[in-house]
Amino acid sequence: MTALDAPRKPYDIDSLTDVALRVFAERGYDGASMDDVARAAGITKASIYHHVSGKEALLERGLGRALDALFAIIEEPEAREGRAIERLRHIVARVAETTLQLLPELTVLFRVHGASKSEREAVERRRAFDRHVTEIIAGAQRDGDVRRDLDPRLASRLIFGMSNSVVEWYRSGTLSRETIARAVVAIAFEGIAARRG
Amino acid sequence: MTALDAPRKPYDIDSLTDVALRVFAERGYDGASMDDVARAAGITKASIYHHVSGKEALLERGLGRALDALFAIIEEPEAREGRAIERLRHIVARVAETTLQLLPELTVLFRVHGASKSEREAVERRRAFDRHVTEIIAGAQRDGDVRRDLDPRLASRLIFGMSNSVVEWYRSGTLSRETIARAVVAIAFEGIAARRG
DNA sequence: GCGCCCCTACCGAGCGTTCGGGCGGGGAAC
DNA sequence: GTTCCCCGCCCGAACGCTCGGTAGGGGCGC
Repeated sequence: MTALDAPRKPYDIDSLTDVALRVFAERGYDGASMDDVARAAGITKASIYHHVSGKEALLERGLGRALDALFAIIEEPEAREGRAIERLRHIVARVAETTLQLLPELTVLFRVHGASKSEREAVERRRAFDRHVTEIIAGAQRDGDVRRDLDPRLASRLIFGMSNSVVEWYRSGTLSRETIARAVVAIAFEGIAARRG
Repeated sequence: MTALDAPRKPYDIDSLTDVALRVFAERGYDGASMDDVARAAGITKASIYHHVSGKEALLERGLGRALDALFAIIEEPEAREGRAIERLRHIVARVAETTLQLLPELTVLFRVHGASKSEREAVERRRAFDRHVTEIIAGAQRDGDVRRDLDPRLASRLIFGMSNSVVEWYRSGTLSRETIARAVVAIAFEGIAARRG
């Protein structure tokens, strides 16, 4: 054990992916260089290639993490059983929580636009997630629990647009994750207006 | 008049900014090359430099357009006079409309993260806009028109996060701008849940 | 002393930008 | 009306630099 200063990082694929995602989230994937990642990891650029095949592999692993986390949510029992509006409430809350918990991963995912092959696959998986939620909203609308003047697809996009936007400003501190997730659900379902009576 | 085929583009700073913003919005500022812009304009890369000083100047002009449009909104009479909640309603609706109208400009603005000097200035102006709206929300809360369990700053960020997210998926077609702007306001103030009674 | 892990040094490609020149039309000179 | 030149506009080519990625050597632990 070199007990001096170096914490002696493990430097495996996963820990390098952690570092890379933080850098990608901060500088943007295109704007971040492998040297940036290397410096953040306390290692040389060439050494990264001993562990991963390249820059895009780091992105791909990050996108996979993010999407796996999202799809895990819609597999949860509370997202599969019960009234549509309650399933929706659960999903929205859990997506917001997960976004705050896996902030770098989801920051990168939400900014991807299909430039490369792995990006295009990620966009496709996101669309599948979106379709699933849109279906639930349509169901809740049929139940009479969601106002009928809203297009389900539009509502889905706006709600997750609101939820996803936390990656643009959240920095751990002042507001707790719970507070934010609760606010997302509150606005999405009841809005900011004070209830009358 | 060369009535043949060439539409004989004007190729001034503004028209090149138009083209550049569309390219930046599609590929991302970092991901877009000056060759991409040149090709989209039907001109050579070198020729662009006859009209503008460089890539960042194109970005700066685009960010200026976007921010000017946003600040023009809070100068409108409906945003300055009357009950806070009604001023807020007006601003949210107008921001959504403006976003859809100046889509490339605001797409680029919403993705900027302060990498260069002009980006940092744009971020600062956005923050000023946000502070202004946050103040209005706080006022509406004091009036009893906004529920008290929401932090005004958080509410402001989430509402505009929802509104701004349209740049990620809107393509002129199926849904009209009015429909979208109305949905943004509807969800922000009343939420998607059906009213009881 | 063998193998894993990281280093220094380097490569070709692509970037934003610059340079010098060519082309073409409009106005002045005659 | 013809000639000539100037100047705005655009191009091909190349510069310096940084990028993602590679080659090969060295050192440390087992």
